[in-house]
Amino acid sequence: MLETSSAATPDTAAAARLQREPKYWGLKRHLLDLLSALPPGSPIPTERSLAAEFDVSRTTVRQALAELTVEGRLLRVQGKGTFAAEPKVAQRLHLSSYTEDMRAQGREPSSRLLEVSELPVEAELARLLGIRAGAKILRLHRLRFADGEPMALETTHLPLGRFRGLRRYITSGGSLYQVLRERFGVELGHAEETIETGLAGPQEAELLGADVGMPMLLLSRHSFGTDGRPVEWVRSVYRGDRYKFVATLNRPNG
Amino acid sequence: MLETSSAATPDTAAAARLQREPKYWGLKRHLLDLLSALPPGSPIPTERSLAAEFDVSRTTVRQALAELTVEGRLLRVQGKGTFAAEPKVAQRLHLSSYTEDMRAQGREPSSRLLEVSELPVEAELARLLGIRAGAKILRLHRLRFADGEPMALETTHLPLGRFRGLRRYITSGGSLYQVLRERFGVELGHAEETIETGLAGPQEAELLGADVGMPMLLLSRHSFGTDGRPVEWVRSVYRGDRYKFVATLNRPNG
DNA sequence: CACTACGATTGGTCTAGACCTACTACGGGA
DNA sequence: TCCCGTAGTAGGTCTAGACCAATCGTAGTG
Repeated sequence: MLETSSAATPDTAAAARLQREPKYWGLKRHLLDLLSALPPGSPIPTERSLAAEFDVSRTTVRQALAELTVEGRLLRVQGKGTFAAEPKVAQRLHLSSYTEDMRAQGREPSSRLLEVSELPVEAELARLLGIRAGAKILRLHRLRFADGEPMALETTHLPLGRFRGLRRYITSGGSLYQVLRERFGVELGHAEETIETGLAGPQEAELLGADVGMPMLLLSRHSFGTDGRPVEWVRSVYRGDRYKFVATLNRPNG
Repeated sequence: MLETSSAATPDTAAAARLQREPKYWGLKRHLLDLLSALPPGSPIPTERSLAAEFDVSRTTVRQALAELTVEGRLLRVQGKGTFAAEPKVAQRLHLSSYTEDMRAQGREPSSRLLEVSELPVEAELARLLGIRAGAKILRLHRLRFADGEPMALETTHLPLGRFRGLRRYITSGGSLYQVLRERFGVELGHAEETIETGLAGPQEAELLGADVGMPMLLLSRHSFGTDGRPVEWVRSVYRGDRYKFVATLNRPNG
């Protein structure tokens, strides 16, 4: 059926790259394309017809469909069919970075550094960061994307006293947590997060491609190192129509 | 191999019930047992050896392993093996409960039972509760207060098949979880919660003393027993202007 | 007209293989 | 000693079927 060893084609490298891609990836891409043009609830082709159309086995189709279902893009109902799901992004409530989070969900993360500034800290934030009022902090404004779509606006505050020279290592696409770990030996211990609602202001709406007054999810994160000292205080604004936060708990609460 | 039509055995019903359970469920249960006694990082048997041991195909083994991986219980590394996952941060996450939260803020929590009804379940909810569509469920509507002020509207769904007579034990101020534990021997294991935004509809606005269209926080809780079977699915609507969720996270682990 | 029975169609489970790719350990050569 | 190839073994992808279970429309029956 498919030759796997005959290297007769001229664009061997390209061919190899393509061959290395599992068939169900291509199927997933095709389905994602389809989904992007489909309103939620629309039925998508049946497993058997997809298998026939792409000339693959039903098992392979099911692998693509299973992953899309886990990712929250599809809703499957036995006896009825498979349907486009409400397109909400789920983010685990944990301490891994945005970058790691998105990758884990099979989405391509990126971020744009909007602003880096060093400025004196104000009273409340000084308390949160465990430094004296007026000490310098580094403030980062970042816009977070998933698959190229703007998802969140993030403002991070770090005490500069502990992280001298940090500004030099800040890159537009890089992981802040990785820099802290590798350059400053800081491992994150615990954090306290709060989640609340808010409405988009003109600035958030503009940057996130939303409308003013649209509901937003506001996430605050106060992170501490393994030594218990404060490391950062972050305020993030997520599009309320695209995000939901997911938490897995040991025990439910009463 | 397996008879599917000969109804000669006396315990036909029991046999039918057992036959209805997919093989990979049993495999999952076995692996969960195994995992509960295994420190994180421990290797578990290979796919091929599990397939041989349980006399199933490797595909069936892989289905069990895939689900456990999605659920964060396993870590799979090609060429190395499959291992008990580090307890995920999300699994150690503790969202403070309504009661705890209110007490911590020096406010007095209370709740009012608005409605108790038994009704047939619809498709999606049936899936979540692990029962067949059309089976009966018990639905509870409760209004939660803090210092007498309405804060949240909570709708709980439970499968009646497992909890026959549950309705009799429901009291306005009592703890549902206590009833489940003492009358039905059900201990709650884990739960998955999601938090997202929404807008108040007429009914929510009326009950919560808010205006239609006001931003709300929507909390869904999907709780499972220690045996892994679904116990309840709860949808709560919190006033976005008066409530925020607090989560304490312990230890990162990308 | 209401109900039931059935069949078509859908996704769900499962088999018994095949081959590919990634990791590891071991052994041989420079 | 160090490097590298290679074989064994792990999980990853894939096939071409089979039968089961849920759904729904429709035809037949009371």
